[in-house]
This record gives sequence, C-alpha cells and structure tokens, in this order.
Amino acid sequence: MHVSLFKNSPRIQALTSRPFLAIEQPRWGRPPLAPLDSSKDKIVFQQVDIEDTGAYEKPAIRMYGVTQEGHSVLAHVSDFLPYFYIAMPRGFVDEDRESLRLKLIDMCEGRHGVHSIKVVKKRSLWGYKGDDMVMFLKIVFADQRSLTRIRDKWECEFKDLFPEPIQTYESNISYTLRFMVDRKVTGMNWIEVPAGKYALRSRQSSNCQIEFDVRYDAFISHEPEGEWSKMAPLRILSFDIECAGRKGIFPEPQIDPVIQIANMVTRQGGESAPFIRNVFALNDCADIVGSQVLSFKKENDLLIRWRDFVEEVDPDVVIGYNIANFDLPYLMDRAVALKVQDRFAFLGRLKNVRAKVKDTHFNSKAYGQRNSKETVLDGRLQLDLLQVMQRDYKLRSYSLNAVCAEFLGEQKEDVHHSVITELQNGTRESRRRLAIYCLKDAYLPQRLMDKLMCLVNYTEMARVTGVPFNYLLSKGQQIKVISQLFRKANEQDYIVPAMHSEGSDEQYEGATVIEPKRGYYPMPIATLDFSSLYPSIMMAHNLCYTTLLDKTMIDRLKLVEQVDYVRTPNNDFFATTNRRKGLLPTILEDLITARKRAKADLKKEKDPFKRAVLDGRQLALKISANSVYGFTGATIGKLPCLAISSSTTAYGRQMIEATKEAVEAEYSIKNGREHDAEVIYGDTDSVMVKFGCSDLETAMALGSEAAAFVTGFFKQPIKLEFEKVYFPYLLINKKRYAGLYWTKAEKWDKMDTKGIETVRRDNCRLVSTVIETCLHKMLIDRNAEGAIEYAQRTIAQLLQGKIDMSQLVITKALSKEDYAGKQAHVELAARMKERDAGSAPALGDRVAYVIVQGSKDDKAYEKSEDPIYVLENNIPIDTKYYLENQLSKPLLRIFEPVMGSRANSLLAGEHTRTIKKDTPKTGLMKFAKKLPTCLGCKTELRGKWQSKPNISAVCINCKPKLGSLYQEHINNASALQVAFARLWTQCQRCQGSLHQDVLCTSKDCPIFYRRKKAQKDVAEANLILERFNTTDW
DNA sequence: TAATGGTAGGGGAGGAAAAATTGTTCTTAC
DNA sequence: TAATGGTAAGAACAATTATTCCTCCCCTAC
Ligand SMILES: Nc1ccn([C@H]2C[C@H](O)[C@@H](COP(=O)(O)OP(=O)(O)OP(=O)(O)O)O2)c(=O)n1
Ligand code: SF4
Repeated sequence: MHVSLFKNSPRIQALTSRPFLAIEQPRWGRPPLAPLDSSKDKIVFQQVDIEDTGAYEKPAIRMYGVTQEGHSVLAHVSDFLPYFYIAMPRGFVDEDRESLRLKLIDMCEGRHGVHSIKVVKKRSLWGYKGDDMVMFLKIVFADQRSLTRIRDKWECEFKDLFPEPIQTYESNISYTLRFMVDRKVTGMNWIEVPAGKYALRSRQSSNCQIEFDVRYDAFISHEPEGEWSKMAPLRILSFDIECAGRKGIFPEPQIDPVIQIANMVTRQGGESAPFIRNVFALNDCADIVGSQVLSFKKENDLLIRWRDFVEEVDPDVVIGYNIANFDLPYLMDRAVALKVQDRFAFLGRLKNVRAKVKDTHFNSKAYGQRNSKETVLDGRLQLDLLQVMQRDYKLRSYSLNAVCAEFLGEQKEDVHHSVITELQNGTRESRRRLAIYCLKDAYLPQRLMDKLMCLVNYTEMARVTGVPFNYLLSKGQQIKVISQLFRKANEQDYIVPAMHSEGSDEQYEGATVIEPKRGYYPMPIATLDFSSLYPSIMMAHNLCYTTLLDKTMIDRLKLVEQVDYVRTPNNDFFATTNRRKGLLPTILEDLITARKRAKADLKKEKDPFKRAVLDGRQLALKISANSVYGFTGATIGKLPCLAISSSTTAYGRQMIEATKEAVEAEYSIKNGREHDAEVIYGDTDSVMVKFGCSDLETAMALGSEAAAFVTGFFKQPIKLEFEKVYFPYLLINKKRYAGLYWTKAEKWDKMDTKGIETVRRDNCRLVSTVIETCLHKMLIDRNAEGAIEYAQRTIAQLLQGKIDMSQLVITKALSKEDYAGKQAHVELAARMKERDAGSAPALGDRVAYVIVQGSKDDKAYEKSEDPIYVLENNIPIDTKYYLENQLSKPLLRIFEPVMGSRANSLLAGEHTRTIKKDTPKTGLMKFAKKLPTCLGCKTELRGKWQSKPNISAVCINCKPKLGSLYQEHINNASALQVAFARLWTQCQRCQGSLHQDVLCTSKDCPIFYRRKKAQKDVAEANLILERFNTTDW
C-alpha cells in the first residue's frame, strides 16, 4: 500500500508546460511496509549512520538503518549517559574512598550536571602492575557538556578535595564512540530489537518508515560474522549538478544559477543498472531515451522539486564526484541566494533539521593537508568518490576524466563551464546535450563505486575496526586504533588514561636500510621478507601498554628476566605472555586475520582488475595493522608510547641484521655450499640475496630453504617468507630498483619497479614512459642497444617538438599554504588564482604545469604554465628543460649500471641537434618581423616581392616548380586534414554522438592535446595553400 | 684634442662564475 | 579548537655559502 510522498505533498504543483503529474511518476519510494506490532514483531536492521543529539540536548543516539526488506529505520536510543573515570588518590582505604565519594556527591548534587558517582574495580591500561584490580571513581554525567566542563575545570572546581592534579580515564572519547564501544556496535553492523523492547513513535521526527524508541541496553548488536556479514539493500543516489557560470569565472552560487541536476538511484546488491535515471533541467529540454527529463521554468522550483525527490527516494547513501566540496555546498548556497532555503535545506531524514555546510580541515602525513566542507545529511551516508580516490589511489590527476580513464578505461569529455552556459542558453536540443553530459557525470561515480567495490570494502573496514562508516572518509587512522583499543580494553576491565600529549620535534630511530651494492645483476636475486614485520614483532614480544614495565615495578613484583619479562633492544621492559597477554597483539591478530581473509580472496580471483581491487582491500587492512604500531609512536596522538614503537623498530633493526648474517654465513663456501651468498640490499624487513647461482630454479629452492631456515631463529609468529626472485635485477640506489619479478620458474610475472621515475607522479609522462620502455627493453628483451636507440629517438622527437604536450605535463601537489621557497607549481597556482580564483588549484590539489620557454637565466618557477593556457596562447615549450632537467638524469641512472660511461653518448650526438627551433626573441629582436620564405628553396622573399600586397609562394628561381610544389602542399594539407578528422571523430564517439560539435577541453586526455595540435597544423597548412592562390602562375 | 715609454709579471682587491652545501619539498619504500 | 599512524631516503630546486677564476689596478723590475 505504497503511497508516493509526492502525491501527498501540498507543495507539488504543475510547474511546467509538461505538467509534472503524479500519475506519470514512477514509484521512487521504498517498498511499502505492513504495520508493525511492537509486542510481537522484532525489528532487525543494518545500522548505517549513527549520530548523537549534540552536546546541548539530553544525551541520546540516533541509529539509522535499513532492514533486509529495504525499509528505513530510525532508532532513538535513550538512557545512555556519558561518563569517565578518575583514579583514587594514592593510599586510600575503603572508608577513605567512600567518604571521598560522598563528599564529591555532596559537591555535585544538583549542580555540575553529575548524574551519579560510583566506585568501580578497574585497572589502568598503562603499564603492568600485577593483576590486582584497583578502585576508580566512575563519574556519570547527565549530558555531554557537563562532562567536558568538569573534565576541563577539574582543578578549580574540586581543588579542596583533590589538591593534586588528577588523572582522568576515558574522558576524551566522543559520546557516539563511547556508546558504540559499550554496546559493541560496530560501523555497519546488524541490530536486533526484540519485540516488546521498543516503542514506535506516533509522531515521527523523521521520514523513516520505522521510527521507535529503545533503551540503550535493550537491543542486540550482532557481530558481523556469518549470517550477519550480509548487507541490507541500501538505496544509493548518485547525482551531479551543472551551473551556468559567466565567461572565464568559476560559477558562484550568489550569482550563477543551477541549471541541471542529474540523478541515478541503485540498490546495493540488486541489479547493477540504476532503477531511476532522471535529470532536473531548467528550461525545456528534448527527450532522452531511457531517462526521465523533468523541466522547470524557474530555478526555485527545480531546487525544491529536487529536494522532494530526495525525500521520496530516501537514499541511504548519497554519492557523486566532489559533491562534498562543490555540489552540496553550491546547492545550499544557491538556495539561500534564491531565498528558498527554508524549503530546500531539509535534505536529511529528520523532518525539522536543516542540513548545514561546515568547513573542516584535515591534516595527516599520509593523506596530506586539505580544507574541505561537510554537509551532514542526517541518516544518509555520503561517499564522495573524489575523496575516495584521493585517499585510496595515488594518481597523477583526480579529475573525473582521469579517474575514469584509469579505472573504467574510457575518457570522459570535459566541457568548460563557460561552454555549459552557451549550451544552456541555446535550444532544447543543446540543453538535451547538456543533460546527457550531466547524466553521464551522475552515472560515472556509481560505476566507479561498483567497480572499485568502495561500499563493500569500506563496510568491511568499518566492521573490522568498529568505527562508523563516515569516519573512514573524514578521519584518519588514529580513530580506528582507538576504537579497537577501547573495545579490547574494556572487555578486560582495563581503562584508558586520557593523556594530554605534546608533540615532539625529534624522531625516534626507525628501520635499517642496508647499503645497496649498486649495479646491474644479470643473475637471479632472491628476495626474502618478513610478513607483517612490525605487527609480528609486537605479537611475538607481547609489546603493549598493558605489558609495559619499568625497573621499579620489576623489583617490586620480583619479576625474572626472560621468564616474566624481556628487555628489548631499546632497553625497555615488557611482561611476557606468562604474566599477561597484551591488548595490542590481540588487536593485531584480528586485523591480520581479516587481512588473511582478503588475501585468500585475492588468491582465488583471476580477473586482473578485481585482483587489483582485492589487493587494495588487503593493503588497507595491512596499513590499519601497521597503524597500530604507528599509533604508539604518534607523539601528537591520544596515547603515545615510544617504548613500544622504539622497541619495535629496534627489534626490526636487529632482525634484518641477523637475517643478513645468517644467510651469508649459512650459504657460504666455507659452510660447504657451492657459492658465497651475498646480501646485496635490504630495506626494513627484506633482504635481497645473490646466492651465486645463475639459474632460477636453484635460486628459488635456496630462497625458500633460507626463509624457513631463518624463520627458525625467531619467535612465533615472526615469519620470513620467500616470495619472489628478481632476474635480472637493476639496483640503482636505496629504495630505487627495478627487476623482472618471478614467482615460478616457467614465466616471469611482471616487471617490478620501486621508487624510480616510472612509479613517481612528480615528473612528466614522457619520462615515465621512456624509462619504462627502456627498462622493458633492457630487462625483458635484454636488448640494451635497443633501449639506447629508443631513448635517442625519443630525445630527437622531443627536440623537434614532435612530442605531444600531454606527455610533458608535470603535476605536483599543493601541500601547504605558506611555502618557504619559490617553486614552479606553487607560483603557477598563485598566478592561476589571479586569473580565476574558483578554478585555481586549492590546498591539497595537484597542480598540472608545463615548462615554457623563457629567457636564459629564468628559474623553473618563472617558466611554469597551465597547459590549457599554453595551448590557447600558443606558447612555445622549453624542450631543453625537458631534456636536461627531466629526461637526462633518470636515463643516465638506469643506463649507467648497465653500460658504464658509454651511457653518456645518449645525451650527445646527432640526435640532439635541433632541427629547427624558434629561439625566443629578446630585446629589439622581439619586434623584428620574420620574412616570408620561398616554399621551394627557403630563401627569404624580399625586395620587389615584399612590396606586393600578397606574398608569393615561391622565389623567381623556383617558379618553374610551382605546379609540383603546389601538389605537394595539397597532399600535405589533406593528410593533416584526415588526421584531424580522425581525432575529431574519436572525440565525437567519446561524447556519444557523431552529429555534434566537439566541445571538450579535457586537461587529462591525450586526445585533446593531439586534436588541438592537429587543428593548428591544418590551419597552418591552409594558410600556406592560400599563398599559392594569390601567386601569379 | 693633444700628448704619451714599454713589457712582463707579481700581487691584491673586487666581482663574477662555477661549485659545493644546505634547506625545503615532494614522493616513495618500508 | 580539535585532530592529525610511524621513520628512512632519494631527488629536484632554490637559496646560500665557499671556492675558483678572471679582471682590473697598482706597483716594480728590467
Ligand atoms: N605504511 C607502512 C608500511 C610499512 N610499515 C612498516 C611496518 C611493516 O611491518 C614494515 C614492513 O613493511 P612491508 O611493506 O614489508 O609490509 P609488511 O611486512 O607489514 O607486510 P607484508 O610484507 O606481509 O606485505 O614497515 C609501516 O609502518 N607503515
Ligand atoms: S578530448 Fe576527445 S577523447 Fe578526450 S575526453 Fe575530450 S572528447 Fe573524449
């Protein structure tokens, strides 16, 4: 008995010439719901979004979710109160404690928002102090704000009772996470509310189909295992907006209208194609097969109807590309500008709560620094695919175009915003064109999400680490560790001290990188490495907060070295498992189990793309595990403990050294082996061994034997693995090498390159492709001469300007706001900001630039320029820079080890002679006009020819050849024309229509650069032909 | 315009150019 | 304000410093 919300809505009226009749409406809403009987029916749902009511309300939690049948749920969870612990002052006996408690109660009663104070038996997480429980005061607050106030003002409020500063415990965890930890709720898990335990709300505050109240302790939270690892049929809305900006200015919501909003809705786990595809368009728009076009005369109506649409579709997940920083804020601001915010802003599931745009800032070493916006849509998850890409994939460019090219294998046209305005102001056909473009942009994020399995993988991460889904994109690694730590700690009555950590400038000592024996190795090099080194060290040696010891405690408890505790190579002490098993090792076991599961899936999968996705999933879990170690070393973190992190690295240093020694000692002639093995390199947890044999099989056999042999020296679960052989192997420097990667003797797997230009993003494509090709020729084809030849050919092409510009674009991240020195990408970003602030790169973005010709001593930062700008203004490229500053050194580095000083010949010689290069004119020469030359013999045409109004094609001497010359140029021009037409058609195909103009100006598409160049070539050729026409025959 | 000693070479000052060093930044390998 | 996993390391540039080289000038020997 489904009733469209649209039909009931009094706001809905016929707005356009094509009336928006409810009867025509497909059913956008959720499946109908049979009435529930709260005394008989239980409610089971997958919780997707959790939020608290805020610091100023009565504390409560809202859990939003979806049932297996696809009904939306909102659970108001009540009676869960925030709290923290404080340690009892030293030396208190029972009576002291009770009197302290009573005094405190006395002071707090009726004030301070304190709900209750209890004495509880707990133990501090920090340090091993025997197994006795200790008394703590648990102070429960009536609301969040009171907790914060008392915590921060403890000293002045209670200085009579507590003259000494006190240590609080668990006072710095957010209310939501506190609730999740206590009730064992993890992100995206299933919740079961038994019959009789909930009360349906008669007056709903939300648009959810099922809305009820439940006490915090009256529901069951299912661990995401077995049956409960399923997913509910989440409804996913993907959308994209288009705005009509003014020429050369990025659209501004105060001025420029929203003209189209395209939407795709799919069901998670259902059919892959969207079951709703539509576009809300301003002004009329021709029909589009397979999509619904909703036209509006007024922008106000468009916005409001779109909001109604969102309400009816009621998506659980809202996705798009850059929706967090562009689409959503733009819509919100636009609604304000049009004064319809009172009707528009209700995009979440709560009826009376407006969505608000907040500025946020994120800063971490791994993800960089970034300013962004956040628009909370209560009850709806957001997954901005741009943010996903930026976090999970290292790409040269993160434009939708570049990302699609990378993952979907197709280009996406990019229409400049001023062209969008033209299309909008054109006909209903041109608006249709725009709508198709917009629909595509709404569909692509959907496809990306499916293909990269974002939802599934993030859900797994949320479940493994316990954090809410939305933390995964908005927060860092720390919160995951904290979530796990609290869960494990509280299970065993540990409580976590709230530390106020000050950061330190000094770094502690990390891992060893073995000094490489640089060179080219035409023999197999076996690689042994420890699996999950740091986690396994922490597990093996039981490193944890709860096992940390100091000398005095050892003496007091009369602990025995090696039996009860160990001294780490960093001279810290930790209790052994004989005494107590640490929490961190337990957390790590869980993470590593999850990783093993992912690796097993990876092993089964054959499809290379899916393998890559699974590999990403596996890697993400590995990073989470390594972040447990990182967390203990984060001095600006919630619970730094350098004893743990430094000891871990110290063990690691010891182990790599020991491994090297063991392998070299065991596999030596002295020890009866055929050759002396040599460790030629190693980094942190790996050793590259030259066993001395020349064949793969032996190397592999020795490798796996050695791995097992060395593993025997270490404690469980430390394990040295033999994984691969490099053959041949090119070792350039620390953290820089390449090799052919073999895991089986029959056939190599791939070419592997580490650290060198092919895997770096801060050089131009030309460099990485040239290096890649040369390495391919050297390592796979074993043809160094061919590699040289190829390199020389490329250099010649570069100097002749035959390399197309897309190959020369360099990108670098804009990683901070204030730079100490001047840099090419920073200076360009500043210049672009002057041209058009809206479209200029922002903090965290990657700046694309090319180096253009300048005068002699110009610094690189004076010669960097926006590729599009270069193309439009026909600025010459500094090819010399590309040869000398981009290509030459990397080339020398890879050729040197193979052919020694002969490599220098690469950069000198015939091919480096420039054929014809327009040197930039300086000074007075700037104004000197180039004389036209004869098309036959290139002599300058001057004298009497110059006086003619039109330039003749040839000089007097070549006049007889005029006919054949003309033919030649005709042929040339038509060849160019054909080349251009081919590119043009390719672009038409890309944009999905062979009958329309190509409008695309995609910075990230090589075709675009080639098309532009071809266009220019044709124009030039035609200009020359023109000269024949004006010549007297 | 008029009047004038020339050449070689050491050595220091000053400045330019090239080289080395340092510091910053980006990005990657673990 | 709150919040931000870790260290090691290569490489490119810009900026700085130290070094070399060159020129000019002064002076002297012959
Ligand atoms: N992002 C990372 C990567 C690595 N490491 C540290 C901890 C790792 O244990 C060690 C070795 O790194 P590997 O890349 O070899 O990864 P693992 O040894 O952890 O995993 P495996 O070798 O099983 O893939 O370096 C780290 O702290 N953070
Ligand atoms: S340049 Fe052509 S091929 Fe490339 S994205 Fe644009 S339209 Fe597509």
